[in-house]
Amino acid sequence: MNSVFTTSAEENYLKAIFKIAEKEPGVVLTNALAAEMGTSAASATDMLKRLSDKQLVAYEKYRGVTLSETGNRIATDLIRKHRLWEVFLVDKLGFAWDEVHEFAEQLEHIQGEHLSERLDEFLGHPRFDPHGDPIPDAQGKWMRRTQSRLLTLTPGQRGVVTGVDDHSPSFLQYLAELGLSLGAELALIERTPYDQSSKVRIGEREAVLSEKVGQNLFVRII
Amino acid sequence: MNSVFTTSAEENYLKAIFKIAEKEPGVVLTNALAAEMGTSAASATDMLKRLSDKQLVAYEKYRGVTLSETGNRIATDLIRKHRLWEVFLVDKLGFAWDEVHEFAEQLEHIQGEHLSERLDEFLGHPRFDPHGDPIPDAQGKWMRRTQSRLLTLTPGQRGVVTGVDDHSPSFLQYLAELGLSLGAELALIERTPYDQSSKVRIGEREAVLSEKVGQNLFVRII
DNA sequence: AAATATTTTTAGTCTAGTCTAAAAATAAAA
DNA sequence: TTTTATTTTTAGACTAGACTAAAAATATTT
Ligand SMILES: [Mn+2]
Ligand SMILES: [Mn+2]
Ligand SMILES: [Mn+2]
Ligand SMILES: [Mn+2]
Repeated sequence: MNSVFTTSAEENYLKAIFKIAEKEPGVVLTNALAAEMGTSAASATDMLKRLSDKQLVAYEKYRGVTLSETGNRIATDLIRKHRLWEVFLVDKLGFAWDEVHEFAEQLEHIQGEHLSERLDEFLGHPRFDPHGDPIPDAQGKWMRRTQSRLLTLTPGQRGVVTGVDDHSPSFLQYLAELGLSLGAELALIERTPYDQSSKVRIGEREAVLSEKVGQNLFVRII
Repeated sequence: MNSVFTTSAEENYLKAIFKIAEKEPGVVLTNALAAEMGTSAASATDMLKRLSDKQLVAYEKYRGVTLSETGNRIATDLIRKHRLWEVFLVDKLGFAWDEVHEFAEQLEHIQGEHLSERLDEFLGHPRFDPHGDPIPDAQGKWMRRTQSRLLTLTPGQRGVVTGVDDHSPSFLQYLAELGLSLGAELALIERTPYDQSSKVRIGEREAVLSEKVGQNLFVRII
């Protein structure tokens, strides 16, 4: 189907470009890409030339880069595989949601026919990964969802945890300790004007969550 | 546990050394290693120096190589992971036994804590892979089994298919078509002295199997 | 024991992917 | 609009892992 051979490094760069453009639509700048990849700007420039030669990106010197149709498809497929593997690791192997990212970062690059289809089927066609992120379908179509940051709730409103905007193990572990896994219900009791912290009820317990948490936690209002 | 960092390439070479020494105990020669890896002898020499620097092999110029304790452990663990993933692909994802090798060749290199333990548990601690090859346990211990080549059976003897000595997709597919999957029963009707071919009964059917098949098919005599 | 054949190593080159330091282009400020 | 700051690219170097061709070591014949 995708006749372009890509190395793991190339795939990771394509995914990084996709993720930056997802948050901040438009062209992606070299420094932003280098930062996302944890490499030097020189290395990013280097890779952009390679990706451009392979027609996976439209790259203009000094101006930035965007994914081509093919590049977009490869990135989408990579994200699909990443998230399917995460579902496997959590649902089938019993890992916690903060333990699976690095594994998936490797597993997403496994090459071969029909693997993602079979995995998808085995997992029961999951539509979201363990962090609440949508899994594009085999055709690369994305599911759109309405979710709100906890910070936007007003006192009295209730919500179901649907996702996170910070995937760091420390944040994920902290949420798990609070009982705030995907699907957990909470109610906003009050918001402190001084520091925007949120006092919430989670089941029987109450907890005070910082502005940072309020910013990084997504809920569906119910 | 294993504090030595190894690249995929290094791991593949270690596994190749292990496999050659398994068939032909003693030191492994450069050319044999290069042949097994499908690389030039120069590349093999190159890698042997690297592995020797890392103390994963005992290498003497012009004399050959053997695995060190650590090298042996890494190779064993790699084979364990390879075979566990093959079980996953066949038992859980529904691939045929001739389709899984290349996937496992990649999956065996996935790095991270507790992955093989969890996978092993999820699969129910399988002791053999889809090709009948034993899966070493988490301590690296091997299970020994008595099996015979079909060629050693005498007319009238019956056997259960337990393994293959040729893992090529074409042989595996041929066996599957014959109904000779793992666990299948057969009975030797007669052996043609002229070309050592075996006339066998497989369930209701009869089939004539070449010497090559007789050589590469393992059975447990019942 | 010499000559010949085979095996293995060395030498030199290549590519992908990284780096640092310097140069060039672009953007912002004076 | 010129100067200064920032961003990006280029230049040059490094490593892992591959190659080919040549040299050296070992094994086999004569
Ligand atoms: Mn990755
Ligand atoms: Mn995720
Ligand atoms: Mn491998
Ligand atoms: Mn196998």
